[in-house]
Amino acid sequence: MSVHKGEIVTILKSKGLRVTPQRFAVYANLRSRGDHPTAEQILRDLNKEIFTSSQATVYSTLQTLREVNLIREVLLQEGVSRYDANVSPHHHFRCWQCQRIEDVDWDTFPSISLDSLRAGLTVDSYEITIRGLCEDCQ
Amino acid sequence: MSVHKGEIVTILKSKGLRVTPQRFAVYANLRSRGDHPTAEQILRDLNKEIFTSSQATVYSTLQTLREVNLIREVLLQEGVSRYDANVSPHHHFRCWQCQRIEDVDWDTFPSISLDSLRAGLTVDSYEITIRGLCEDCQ
DNA sequence: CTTTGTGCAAACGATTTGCAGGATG
DNA sequence: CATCCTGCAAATCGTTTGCACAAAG
Repeated sequence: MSVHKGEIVTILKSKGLRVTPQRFAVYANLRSRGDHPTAEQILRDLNKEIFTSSQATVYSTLQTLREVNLIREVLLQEGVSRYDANVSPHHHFRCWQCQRIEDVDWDTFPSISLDSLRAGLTVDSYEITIRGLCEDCQ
Repeated sequence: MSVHKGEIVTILKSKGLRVTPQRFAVYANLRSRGDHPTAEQILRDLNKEIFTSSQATVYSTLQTLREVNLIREVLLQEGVSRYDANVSPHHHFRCWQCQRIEDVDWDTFPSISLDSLRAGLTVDSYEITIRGLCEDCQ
Protein backbone atom coordinates (compact mmCIF):
# COMPACT_ATOMS: atom_id res chain seq x y z
CA MET A 1 0.00 0.00 0.00
CA SER A 2 1.95 3.00 -1.18
CA VAL A 3 0.81 6.48 -0.34
CA HIS A 4 2.51 9.73 -1.23
CA LYS A 5 3.40 12.48 1.13
CA GLY A 6 0.84 15.04 0.03
CA GLU A 7 -1.99 12.61 0.43
CA ILE A 8 -1.10 11.86 4.02
CA VAL A 9 -0.75 15.53 4.88
CA THR A 10 -4.15 16.16 3.36
CA ILE A 11 -5.75 13.32 5.26
CA LEU A 12 -4.35 14.45 8.58
CA LYS A 13 -5.40 18.05 7.98
CA SER A 14 -8.87 16.98 6.93
CA LYS A 15 -9.25 15.43 10.36
CA GLY A 16 -8.22 18.64 12.02
CA LEU A 17 -4.87 17.33 13.14
CA ARG A 18 -1.69 19.36 13.17
CA VAL A 19 0.78 17.82 10.84
CA THR A 20 3.92 17.09 12.79
CA PRO A 21 6.79 14.98 11.53
CA GLN A 22 5.99 12.36 14.17
CA ARG A 23 2.35 12.02 13.23
CA PHE A 24 3.20 11.96 9.59
CA ALA A 25 5.76 9.23 10.17
CA VAL A 26 3.54 7.05 12.32
CA TYR A 27 0.65 7.18 9.92
CA ALA A 28 2.82 6.79 6.84
CA ASN A 29 4.52 3.80 8.39
CA LEU A 30 1.23 2.13 9.18
CA ARG A 31 -0.11 2.85 5.72
CA SER A 32 2.93 1.48 3.99
CA ARG A 33 3.08 -1.90 5.65
CA GLY A 34 0.93 -4.96 5.22
CA ASP A 35 1.20 -6.34 8.70
CA HIS A 36 -0.21 -5.14 11.99
CA PRO A 37 2.64 -3.81 14.05
CA THR A 38 2.79 -3.08 17.73
CA ALA A 39 3.59 0.40 19.04
CA GLU A 40 7.08 -0.80 19.81
CA GLN A 41 7.68 -2.01 16.24
CA ILE A 42 6.55 1.32 14.87
CA LEU A 43 8.82 3.19 17.24
CA ARG A 44 11.76 1.03 16.24
CA ASP A 45 11.01 1.74 12.58
CA LEU A 46 10.76 5.47 13.07
CA ASN A 47 14.03 5.60 14.90
CA LYS A 48 15.72 3.98 11.94
CA GLU A 49 14.75 7.03 9.93
CA ILE A 50 15.95 10.60 9.83
CA PHE A 51 14.66 11.78 13.18
CA THR A 52 13.78 10.08 16.40
CA SER A 53 10.50 9.89 18.18
CA SER A 54 9.69 8.97 21.72
CA GLN A 55 7.63 6.13 23.03
CA ALA A 56 5.14 8.52 24.60
CA THR A 57 4.61 10.29 21.32
CA VAL A 58 4.05 7.11 19.37
CA TYR A 59 1.47 5.96 21.89
CA SER A 60 -0.29 9.28 21.95
CA THR A 61 -0.24 9.54 18.18
CA LEU A 62 -1.73 6.09 17.82
CA GLN A 63 -4.47 7.10 20.21
CA THR A 64 -5.15 10.30 18.29
CA LEU A 65 -5.25 8.52 14.95
CA ARG A 66 -7.63 5.99 16.39
CA GLU A 67 -9.94 8.70 17.68
CA VAL A 68 -10.31 10.22 14.23
CA ASN A 69 -10.76 6.79 12.74
CA LEU A 70 -7.68 6.80 10.55
CA ILE A 71 -6.42 3.60 12.08
CA ARG A 72 -7.80 0.90 14.30
CA GLU A 73 -6.55 -1.30 17.04
CA VAL A 74 -6.70 -5.00 16.32
CA LEU A 75 -7.10 -7.44 19.14
CA LEU A 76 -5.24 -10.38 17.88
CA GLN A 77 -2.55 -11.14 20.36
CA GLU A 78 -2.38 -11.42 24.11
CA GLY A 79 -0.80 -8.59 25.96
CA VAL A 80 -0.07 -6.20 23.10
CA SER A 81 -2.10 -3.90 20.96
CA ARG A 82 -1.56 -4.06 17.26
CA TYR A 83 -2.59 -1.39 14.78
CA ASP A 84 -4.06 -1.43 11.33
CA ALA A 85 -4.37 1.43 8.85
CA ASN A 86 -6.98 -0.53 6.96
CA VAL A 87 -10.19 0.73 8.52
CA SER A 88 -12.60 -0.74 6.04
CA PRO A 89 -14.22 -4.00 7.10
CA HIS A 90 -12.13 -7.09 6.57
CA HIS A 91 -11.25 -10.30 8.32
CA HIS A 92 -8.02 -11.62 9.77
CA PHE A 93 -5.96 -14.73 9.51
CA ARG A 94 -3.61 -15.50 12.38
CA CYS A 95 -0.86 -18.11 12.33
CA TRP A 96 -0.66 -20.37 15.38
CA GLN A 97 3.05 -20.65 15.00
CA CYS A 98 4.55 -17.28 14.17
CA GLN A 99 1.57 -15.17 15.25
CA ARG A 100 1.64 -13.39 11.93
CA ILE A 101 -1.58 -11.65 11.11
CA GLU A 102 -2.79 -11.25 7.55
CA ASP A 103 -5.75 -9.35 6.23
CA VAL A 104 -8.47 -11.36 4.55
CA ASP A 105 -10.67 -9.43 2.14
CA TRP A 106 -14.20 -8.82 3.21
CA ASP A 107 -15.68 -10.45 0.13
CA THR A 108 -13.76 -13.67 0.57
CA PHE A 109 -16.87 -15.01 2.29
CA PRO A 110 -20.53 -14.54 1.60
CA SER A 111 -22.05 -11.97 3.93
CA ILE A 112 -23.53 -13.39 7.09
CA SER A 113 -27.05 -12.47 8.02
CA LEU A 114 -27.21 -11.33 11.59
CA ASP A 115 -30.99 -11.56 11.72
CA SER A 116 -30.82 -14.87 13.46
CA LEU A 117 -29.10 -13.32 16.46
CA ARG A 118 -31.12 -13.23 19.64
CA ALA A 119 -33.60 -10.43 20.00
CA GLY A 120 -32.63 -7.52 22.17
CA LEU A 121 -29.21 -7.08 20.68
CA THR A 122 -28.53 -4.29 18.21
CA VAL A 123 -25.87 -5.56 15.95
CA ASP A 124 -23.77 -3.38 13.75
CA SER A 125 -20.76 -5.30 12.57
CA TYR A 126 -18.91 -8.53 12.69
CA GLU A 127 -15.54 -9.87 11.82
CA ILE A 128 -14.11 -13.31 11.28
CA THR A 129 -10.84 -14.47 12.72
CA ILE A 130 -9.38 -17.46 10.98
CA ARG A 131 -6.68 -19.55 12.62
CA GLY A 132 -4.22 -21.88 11.03
CA LEU A 133 -0.68 -22.16 9.77
CA CYS A 134 0.77 -19.74 7.28
CA GLU A 135 2.77 -20.76 4.27
CA ASP A 136 6.13 -20.31 5.96
CA CYS A 137 5.19 -22.30 9.03
CA GLN A 138 3.84 -25.46 7.42
CA MET B 1 -23.78 -24.22 33.63
CA SER B 2 -23.84 -26.27 36.81
CA VAL B 3 -21.20 -28.87 37.44
CA HIS B 4 -20.87 -31.03 40.49
CA LYS B 5 -17.78 -31.44 42.56
CA GLY B 6 -16.94 -35.02 41.61
CA GLU B 7 -17.02 -34.23 37.94
CA ILE B 8 -14.51 -31.43 38.23
CA VAL B 9 -12.19 -33.54 40.36
CA THR B 10 -12.36 -36.28 37.75
CA ILE B 11 -11.66 -33.88 34.91
CA LEU B 12 -8.64 -32.37 36.63
CA LYS B 13 -7.24 -35.80 37.51
CA SER B 14 -7.78 -37.05 33.98
CA LYS B 15 -5.53 -34.27 32.81
CA GLY B 16 -2.83 -35.31 35.25
CA LEU B 17 -3.32 -32.32 37.50
CA ARG B 18 -3.17 -32.44 41.27
CA VAL B 19 -6.45 -31.45 42.72
CA THR B 20 -5.86 -28.56 45.04
CA PRO B 21 -8.60 -26.42 46.55
CA GLN B 22 -7.37 -23.46 44.51
CA ARG B 23 -7.47 -25.27 41.19
CA PHE B 24 -10.81 -26.74 41.98
CA ALA B 25 -12.18 -23.34 42.87
CA VAL B 26 -10.83 -21.55 39.81
CA TYR B 27 -12.14 -24.14 37.40
CA ALA B 28 -15.48 -24.51 39.18
CA ASN B 29 -15.92 -20.77 39.17
CA LEU B 30 -15.24 -20.52 35.47
CA ARG B 31 -17.57 -23.42 34.72
CA SER B 32 -20.38 -21.99 36.75
CA ARG B 33 -20.57 -18.58 35.18
CA GLY B 34 -21.86 -17.43 31.82
CA ASP B 35 -19.56 -14.50 31.32
CA HIS B 36 -15.85 -14.28 30.61
CA PRO B 37 -14.15 -12.99 33.71
CA THR B 38 -10.67 -11.58 34.09
CA ALA B 39 -8.15 -13.12 36.46
CA GLU B 40 -8.87 -10.35 38.90
CA GLN B 41 -12.62 -11.05 38.92
CA ILE B 42 -11.99 -14.71 39.59
CA LEU B 43 -9.65 -13.89 42.43
CA ARG B 44 -12.20 -11.57 43.97
CA ASP B 45 -14.81 -14.29 43.74
CA LEU B 46 -12.62 -16.90 45.34
CA ASN B 47 -11.77 -14.66 48.20
CA LYS B 48 -15.44 -14.25 48.97
CA GLU B 49 -15.53 -17.95 49.67
CA ILE B 50 -14.23 -20.13 52.48
CA PHE B 51 -10.52 -19.79 51.83
CA THR B 52 -8.35 -17.27 50.12
CA SER B 53 -6.14 -17.63 47.11
CA SER B 54 -3.33 -15.47 45.89
CA GLN B 55 -3.04 -13.57 42.69
CA ALA B 56 -0.01 -15.58 41.62
CA THR B 57 -1.87 -18.83 42.10
CA VAL B 58 -4.89 -17.72 40.12
CA TYR B 59 -2.66 -16.68 37.24
CA SER B 60 -0.65 -19.87 37.32
CA THR B 61 -3.78 -21.98 37.59
CA LEU B 62 -5.33 -20.25 34.61
CA GLN B 63 -2.19 -20.94 32.65
CA THR B 64 -2.18 -24.58 33.66
CA LEU B 65 -5.83 -25.06 32.79
CA ARG B 66 -5.22 -23.45 29.45
CA GLU B 67 -2.32 -25.77 28.72
CA VAL B 68 -4.48 -28.86 29.21
CA ASN B 69 -7.23 -27.26 27.19
CA LEU B 70 -9.80 -27.11 29.95
CA ILE B 71 -10.30 -23.41 29.45
CA ARG B 72 -9.32 -20.85 26.86
CA GLU B 73 -8.29 -17.27 26.81
CA VAL B 74 -10.57 -14.96 24.89
CA LEU B 75 -9.14 -11.90 23.24
CA LEU B 76 -11.97 -9.50 23.45
CA GLN B 77 -10.79 -6.55 25.40
CA GLU B 78 -7.73 -4.36 25.35
CA GLY B 79 -5.28 -4.79 28.11
CA VAL B 80 -6.85 -7.70 29.99
CA SER B 81 -7.16 -11.39 29.38
CA ARG B 82 -10.53 -12.95 29.82
CA TYR B 83 -11.18 -16.64 30.28
CA ASP B 84 -13.80 -19.04 29.07
CA ALA B 85 -14.54 -22.56 30.27
CA ASN B 86 -16.47 -23.20 27.10
CA VAL B 87 -13.83 -24.73 24.86
CA SER B 88 -16.12 -25.96 22.12
CA PRO B 89 -16.34 -23.71 19.10
CA HIS B 90 -18.65 -20.76 19.43
CA HIS B 91 -18.79 -17.09 18.56
CA HIS B 92 -18.86 -13.97 20.67
CA PHE B 93 -20.95 -10.88 20.91
CA ARG B 94 -19.37 -7.83 22.48
CA CYS B 95 -21.20 -4.71 23.59
CA TRP B 96 -19.63 -1.41 22.57
CA GLN B 97 -20.94 0.27 25.66
CA CYS B 98 -20.50 -2.02 28.65
CA GLN B 99 -17.93 -4.34 27.07
CA ARG B 100 -20.01 -7.31 28.11
CA ILE B 101 -19.19 -10.46 26.20
CA GLU B 102 -21.82 -13.05 25.43
CA ASP B 103 -21.42 -16.44 23.84
CA VAL B 104 -23.17 -16.99 20.53
CA ASP B 105 -23.91 -20.59 19.66
CA TRP B 106 -21.92 -22.09 16.87
CA ASP B 107 -24.97 -23.08 14.86
CA THR B 108 -26.46 -19.61 14.92
CA PHE B 109 -24.85 -19.11 11.53
CA PRO B 110 -24.43 -21.42 8.58
CA SER B 111 -20.92 -22.83 8.47
CA ILE B 112 -18.48 -20.86 6.39
CA SER B 113 -16.47 -22.64 3.78
CA LEU B 114 -12.81 -21.82 4.12
CA ASP B 115 -11.95 -23.27 0.73
CA SER B 116 -11.94 -19.85 -0.82
CA LEU B 117 -9.03 -18.76 1.34
CA ARG B 118 -5.79 -18.14 -0.42
CA ALA B 119 -3.65 -21.14 -1.19
CA GLY B 120 -0.70 -21.81 1.06
CA LEU B 121 -2.58 -21.37 4.29
CA THR B 122 -3.66 -24.36 6.32
CA VAL B 123 -6.78 -23.33 8.06
CA ASP B 124 -8.21 -25.11 11.04
CA SER B 125 -10.78 -22.94 12.68
CA TYR B 126 -12.52 -19.64 12.66
CA GLU B 127 -14.63 -17.57 14.95
CA ILE B 128 -16.94 -14.65 14.49
CA THR B 129 -16.94 -11.61 16.72
CA ILE B 130 -20.12 -9.60 16.56
CA ARG B 131 -20.27 -6.04 17.82
CA GLY B 132 -23.24 -4.03 18.84
CA LEU B 133 -25.29 -2.88 21.81
CA CYS B 134 -26.67 -5.33 24.32
CA GLU B 135 -30.20 -5.18 25.62
CA ASP B 136 -29.31 -3.20 28.74
CA CYS B 137 -27.32 -0.58 26.86
CA GLN B 138 -29.83 0.38 24.18
C1' DC C 1 1.20 34.62 20.11
C1' DT C 2 -1.93 30.88 21.45
C1' DT C 3 -2.69 26.37 21.30
C1' DT C 4 -1.32 21.80 20.73
C1' DG C 5 2.38 18.36 20.48
C1' DT C 6 6.74 16.29 22.10
C1' DG C 7 9.77 13.87 25.19
C1' DC C 8 11.56 12.69 29.49
C1' DA C 9 10.93 10.18 33.59
C1' DA C 10 8.01 8.56 36.86
C1' DA C 11 3.59 6.10 37.61
C1' DC C 12 0.51 2.34 36.54
C1' DG C 13 -1.95 -1.98 35.98
C1' DA C 14 -1.82 -6.60 34.41
C1' DT C 15 0.94 -10.51 34.51
C1' DT C 16 5.23 -13.21 35.64
C1' DT C 17 8.97 -14.91 38.41
C1' DG C 18 12.16 -16.48 42.35
C1' DC C 19 12.05 -18.75 46.12
C1' DA C 20 10.90 -20.75 50.77
C1' DG C 21 7.52 -23.21 53.03
C1' DG C 22 3.31 -26.33 52.55
C1' DA C 23 0.22 -29.73 50.62
C1' DT C 24 -0.67 -33.68 47.45
C1' DG C 25 -0.42 -38.34 45.71
C1' DC D 1 8.60 -38.45 51.34
C1' DA D 2 9.44 -36.85 46.72
C1' DT D 3 7.23 -33.89 43.89
C1' DC D 4 4.41 -30.37 42.74
C1' DC D 5 1.78 -26.21 44.29
C1' DT D 6 1.06 -21.98 46.87
C1' DG D 7 1.86 -17.32 48.24
C1' DC D 8 4.57 -13.52 49.14
C1' DA D 9 7.20 -9.82 47.27
C1' DA D 10 9.90 -8.13 43.82
C1' DA D 11 10.43 -7.83 38.86
C1' DT D 12 8.76 -7.08 34.18
C1' DC D 13 6.23 -5.40 30.31
C1' DG D 14 3.06 -2.64 27.81
C1' DT D 15 0.95 1.64 28.28
C1' DT D 16 -0.26 6.19 30.48
C1' DT D 17 0.58 10.55 32.77
C1' DG D 18 2.61 15.07 34.57
C1' DC D 19 5.00 18.57 33.26
C1' DA D 20 8.40 21.81 31.06
C1' DC D 21 9.92 22.97 26.66
C1' DA D 22 9.23 23.30 21.57
C1' DA D 23 6.71 23.68 17.33
C1' DA D 24 2.53 24.58 14.44
C1' DG D 25 -1.00 27.52 12.64
